[in-house]
Amino acid sequence: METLSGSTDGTPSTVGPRVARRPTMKDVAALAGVSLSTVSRAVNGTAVDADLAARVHEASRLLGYRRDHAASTLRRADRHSASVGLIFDDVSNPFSSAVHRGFEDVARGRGVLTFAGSSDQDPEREQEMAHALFSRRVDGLIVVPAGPDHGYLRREREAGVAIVFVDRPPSAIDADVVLTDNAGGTAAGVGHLIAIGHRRIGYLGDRSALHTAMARLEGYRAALAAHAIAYDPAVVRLELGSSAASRAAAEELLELPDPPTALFAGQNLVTIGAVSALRGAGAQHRVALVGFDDLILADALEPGLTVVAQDPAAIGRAAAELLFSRLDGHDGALRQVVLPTRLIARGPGEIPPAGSSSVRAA
Amino acid sequence: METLSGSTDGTPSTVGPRVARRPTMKDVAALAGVSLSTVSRAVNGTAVDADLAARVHEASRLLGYRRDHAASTLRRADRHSASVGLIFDDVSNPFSSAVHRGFEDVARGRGVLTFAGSSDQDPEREQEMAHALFSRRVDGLIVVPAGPDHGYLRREREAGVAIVFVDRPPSAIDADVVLTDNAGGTAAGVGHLIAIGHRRIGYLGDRSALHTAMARLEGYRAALAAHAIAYDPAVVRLELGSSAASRAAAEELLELPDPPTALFAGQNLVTIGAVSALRGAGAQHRVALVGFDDLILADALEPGLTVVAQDPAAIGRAAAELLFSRLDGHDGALRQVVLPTRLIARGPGEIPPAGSSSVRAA
DNA sequence: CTGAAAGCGCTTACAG
DNA sequence: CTGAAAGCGCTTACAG
Repeated sequence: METLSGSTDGTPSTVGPRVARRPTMKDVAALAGVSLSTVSRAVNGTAVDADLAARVHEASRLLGYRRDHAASTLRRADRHSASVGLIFDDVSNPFSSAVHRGFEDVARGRGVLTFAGSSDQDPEREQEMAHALFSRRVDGLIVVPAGPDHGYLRREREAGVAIVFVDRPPSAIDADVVLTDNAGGTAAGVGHLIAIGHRRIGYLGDRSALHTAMARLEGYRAALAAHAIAYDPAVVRLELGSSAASRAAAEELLELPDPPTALFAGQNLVTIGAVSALRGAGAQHRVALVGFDDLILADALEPGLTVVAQDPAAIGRAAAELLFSRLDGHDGALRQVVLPTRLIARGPGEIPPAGSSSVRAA
Repeated sequence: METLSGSTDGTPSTVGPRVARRPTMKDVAALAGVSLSTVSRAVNGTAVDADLAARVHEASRLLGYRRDHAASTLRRADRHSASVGLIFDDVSNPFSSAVHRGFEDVARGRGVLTFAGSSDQDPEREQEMAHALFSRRVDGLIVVPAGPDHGYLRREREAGVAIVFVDRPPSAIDADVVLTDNAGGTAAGVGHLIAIGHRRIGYLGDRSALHTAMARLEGYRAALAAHAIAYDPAVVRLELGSSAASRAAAEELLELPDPPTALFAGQNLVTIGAVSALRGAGAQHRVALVGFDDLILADALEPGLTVVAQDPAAIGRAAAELLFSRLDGHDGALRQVVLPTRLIARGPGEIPPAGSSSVRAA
């Protein structure tokens, strides 16, 4: 290796000069004694004489040559940048990061790199991010949509960008989408509580502006209706945007003259609030709880926490499949993938209503 | 808006033709009746006659023009792509995704977009990702290093890429780095157990190839030494790479003829294994437990789980500051930022050793 | 301030 | 198979 900075040990103690120019194909061509075209062909694996190819690769190695992917994209016919953008509510929430990983596992096989960012559920910020990504000419975009109008994406899609929505359907635009069976999952969770004897089941829900929150509430109502249990708004609390709000709501329900014997929590943070309300009231062994979304340590609680689990990594993989199939030229009708949930019974769902005895088949 | 596909409602029911060419500066120039240079200047906010600028922006709006950032980078003097790459062990682990978010919060203010990917602690895969990122000409790279040699990054750094290591120091290259005070944090956690009377404290550790694991073990030994407690390898288990392995190791310790009265778990998954071992043995109210890294629901356990918490978002922000200061031209000596931990006492650390009574100052 | 021209690093018809 | 030339979308000296 050549020593660029004049030091002999190769380990300069400061960061060193920032001037070193990156070698280009032209440099490789000069060193290998061939034309630029030949270097390009050798690098891209097109038919080239074996001798010349060897000289190119040797020169390339010697110089530490790395092809500039952006320049290549600019000139190439297919125009693919081999990068995709992911827009989440928040990259740091467990759902997002698991979707991200699922996506990455598929993308990696294609040499596609992944941008990821957070909209914080702010439509303006989502749009800003999308435009920044389009400026970088991403081949596709995965969006957990915030806001009421995604028509602004239409133009880019017409320019060939593959767009897939995840977790919530888009509005004002048709596109491929991957969803969880929110209504079905919730109905299964609530049905589980009904099966062990509960008739008065409280519901704690997320912000009703969210599609998922509404679908889950529907599942709750459907499960009640299927068992001829009347829907009672008195035990339903919505718009719980934080675990603190959820905790307060759960406490209210427990203090009702006719309190629920079981609770269904419609989301992660809501579940955490409910757990802490039950513990605060010393009611965790008396009032059953089932939550939507699994949590770390859920099985270490006493009693264990029964949940309706999604598979976010599978969502990410499914979104990737839809996206890449479009990039591969699939031009069929719009597709909607709905992934099933899984009920993980860990105990509290098993708490029967007070006064009942061994109710198995209600 | 012009209807490109011939439908009149603007909402085609299929994805539609993928042929629409994206408008370029040339198109904008033609529509505005000015030269390409003027469009470029107007778009970039350089001095341009107000009238012409207005015409350019109007034409730009009409066409839905979006500057091609890659083409711009290619020609610009500074060569900045306004994108940075993050390489984690796994984007989906909570530590990584919180670092990611912290980084994003700083990067966003600069209009910088973030690639993120997983190495799975495989050095080859890390290097592959790094090269893919360099091909996209990222301005900087944040790496949670896997593997024993990061000399391969030197060349890119000499070409001007800012590189910052996170969580673990790099080997075979000097670079800016952000670490957590692993030894100090562990010593504080173990010291907490000693302060409430424990003398026989078991240690459950991650794979010793990891720098963090070794630093934490050192902290454990230092805390023991500071209180003249002999280090007993019989109650130390290392190489616990999963919660299952940790659970098994904790069970072994509990079955020792002279079992520990308290455990320190050196990492997330290790803590989860320890929690489940204690519960399995019905020992959770008898044997104290402190873990490194906070966990969701840790305060909902019975008893609550005391932890030594890191601040991964702060790590991400600190890494971003280091990285951007280099890009801004800072050319000083290498910097190492060590972030403090925080002891969150929630109960189990408070369990005194059996037979002792109200030991406050041991 | 404005425009014509050169050129960033690459790919790809086009002749040989 | 090989090379000279044109050009992807943009920025930036260079003259005016």
